Amino acid sequence: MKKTPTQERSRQTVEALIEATARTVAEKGWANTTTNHIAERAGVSVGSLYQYFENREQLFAALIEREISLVTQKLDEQIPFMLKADAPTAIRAALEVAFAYFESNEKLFTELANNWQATGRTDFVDAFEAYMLDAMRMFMAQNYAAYEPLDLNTLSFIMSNATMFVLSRFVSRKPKGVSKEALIAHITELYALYFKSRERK
Amino acid sequence: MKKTPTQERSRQTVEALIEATARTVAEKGWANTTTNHIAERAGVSVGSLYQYFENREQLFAALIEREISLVTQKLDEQIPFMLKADAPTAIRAALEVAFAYFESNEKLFTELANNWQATGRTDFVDAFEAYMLDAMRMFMAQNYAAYEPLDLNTLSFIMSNATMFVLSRFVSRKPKGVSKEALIAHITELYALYFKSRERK
DNA sequence: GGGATATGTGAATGTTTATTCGCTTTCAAG
DNA sequence: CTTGAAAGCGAATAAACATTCACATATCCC
Repeated sequence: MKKTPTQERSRQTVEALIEATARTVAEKGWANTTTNHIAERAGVSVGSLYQYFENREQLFAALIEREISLVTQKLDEQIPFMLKADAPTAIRAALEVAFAYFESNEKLFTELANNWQATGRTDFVDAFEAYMLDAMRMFMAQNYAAYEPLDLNTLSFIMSNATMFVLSRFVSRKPKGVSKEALIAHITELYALYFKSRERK
Repeated sequence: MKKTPTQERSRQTVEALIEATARTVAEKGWANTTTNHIAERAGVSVGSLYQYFENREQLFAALIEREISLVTQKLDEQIPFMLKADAPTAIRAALEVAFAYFESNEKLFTELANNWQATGRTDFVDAFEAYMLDAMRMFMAQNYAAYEPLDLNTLSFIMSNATMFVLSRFVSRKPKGVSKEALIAHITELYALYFKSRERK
């Protein structure tokens, strides 16, 4: 962020700008979202926008960050429960959180999923991957006696990316012949079978 | 395509344009690829470009189509082998084809992976999904006695999307702590375990 | 050959928007 | 109350490119 807002007034401006971006993106798509329109919608001038954001793209990045932080917050809430549960239950719980989030604003989420890559920034997903790796480490630490050693780096890389993109594609495309329930069930089983195969006998 | 080239000369022009697009995209990225530059590089005028493509984006779409057709061709070559093999062997063979393709031109592939979504077109991946579903159906038909009925729609949706995006992300990001070999081994096992669990006893 | 059709040309156009900057208003501290 | 910093303003700018079009050349077919 170009300039850090110190007063309350400006903090609200920044928030209003991000929220206006979210709404506009959900409505018209990121490609058709202009800085002037965002500013207008946020009830401030374009000049103010450029006080806090270097450029148009940084605004989009800020929006993504806000959304990711929302999801991880939701996931955090489930962690105590997941740590006590067995693998299939924990996996399903995480999937359901992700689904609920995607469904809370499909249009916005689809736009984010379709455009974040074009920003050239990878830190968004990197952060999420790191979060998942961490979560899996915690789970394993809790259940260390039950499983053989796993290559968690590879496993979490696969699982976080696979899940993220499969869900994102499901929500944005609504494929025929695939129901939400079947999707959750299959992904859960796919992962759970792997863990089961690594249980100490 | 705006106008279909009938003479040999124009067919070469179209090819030159797509090839010029591929090279430029690999070098500078799609965002920095201008129509004028493509035309120049292809050795034709911008006007000619617009004889055969409605707009800049259609050129990008044509490039993606070309690349997808290249991969499916490579996969086709493996199909006879895969049909005779067991599930893990078949899965691994497909993964290796995909990897070989991605590695043949990482920069180009990464750009395609990062920008196809912004075109708003879904048919590219839809076609690939359909291809995978078909391949799985063939495999199952060949081995129908060995497995319980599977929800192939859901399964192929998950597997094709998961694989595509995990590999694409691996190639474009080179994550620490994850090797190509480990990745292939884990994905193979993940899927193979699922099939195994559905074997008739 | 010659008419018709296909292909090729590239300077000029026009539109679109991100970004700037000189100026005003608001705030907070002393 | 004063004053310097923070926040806000929005008309004007400026650059970038995609796309067009009036004209030229090549190819095909009779």
